Amino acid sequence: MKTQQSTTFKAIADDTRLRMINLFVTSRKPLCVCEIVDALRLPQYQISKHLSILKNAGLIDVEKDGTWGYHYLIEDNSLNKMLITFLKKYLAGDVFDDDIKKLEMRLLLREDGKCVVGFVDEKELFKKLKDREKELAIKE
Amino acid sequence: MKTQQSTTFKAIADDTRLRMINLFVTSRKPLCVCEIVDALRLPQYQISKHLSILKNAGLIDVEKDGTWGYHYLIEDNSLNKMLITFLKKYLAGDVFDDDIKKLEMRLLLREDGKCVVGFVDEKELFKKLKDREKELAIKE
DNA sequence: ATATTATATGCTAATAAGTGCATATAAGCA
DNA sequence: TGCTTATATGCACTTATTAGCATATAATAT
Repeated sequence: MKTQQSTTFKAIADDTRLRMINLFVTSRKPLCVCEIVDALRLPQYQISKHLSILKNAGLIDVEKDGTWGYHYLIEDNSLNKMLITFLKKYLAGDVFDDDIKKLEMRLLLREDGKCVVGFVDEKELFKKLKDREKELAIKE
Repeated sequence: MKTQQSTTFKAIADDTRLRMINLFVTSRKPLCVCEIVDALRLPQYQISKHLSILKNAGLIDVEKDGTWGYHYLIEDNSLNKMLITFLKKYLAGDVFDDDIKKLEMRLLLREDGKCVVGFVDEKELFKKLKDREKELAIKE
């Protein structure tokens, strides 16, 4: 006897995966692997593997767009709905909040709502964001 | 880095422990080991061990009364409060509902709100409950 | 084609978790 | 004191889980 509930809790009973889910529930948009990697500062293979665990548990799904893969929470069933509503309140505090800040920065690099770069470390991110500002200043 | 949230999810990411928590959240009263054993029909050492896992995660505590130990959910912090409110809705279905039925029967054997017997299997339970009925009939 | 980039996955070693059984503890009772 | 009962725990065994590294796949660009 194996319940859906315990399968789900096993899937989220890990700090890395909780941090990933936190990104999903707060950003409210599909995220690609490189964005998650940059927000959490963890190796790409870890993020990919943890994503596949969440996927096998029926919590997320992917939509492919070229080489990019946009992962998103599955919210069209009542158990997941309850869970997501709960997690939105339940996940808060140091790490979780820091991750969100990093993700928000990183999402500024999107163009037309799409990810257009791979991994960028913190320095590169700041540089890119400054360049972006300059471009905007010129256009005005 | 280890969050309280992942510690908690690890603790409840197991069917036996979810079933135990289900008993707590629905019965809304401290339960002793033998009552849980009888409701879930699992060996006593398993129940004891799973209880200690829940305890180490900060989800339950015990109040001793002689040899009996009454275990109850810790609800005086905001994370646990959120969790319990959520689980009350989230845990439902076949096993969970059956367990509740068994527990309710078993709790009928209490006297003055206290557990007064050890393990009783299904046959014995029915027998005891019939005897109880007879006693009550005589008293009236 | 070849190279590059985004993502996935196979393998291994290390660690953790769960089950079963026996036994320990500790309180109440004869 | 010794006996029973409710509960806890130590040990052995098995199975899961995770991290790390290398490599595979697959789409795009040159």
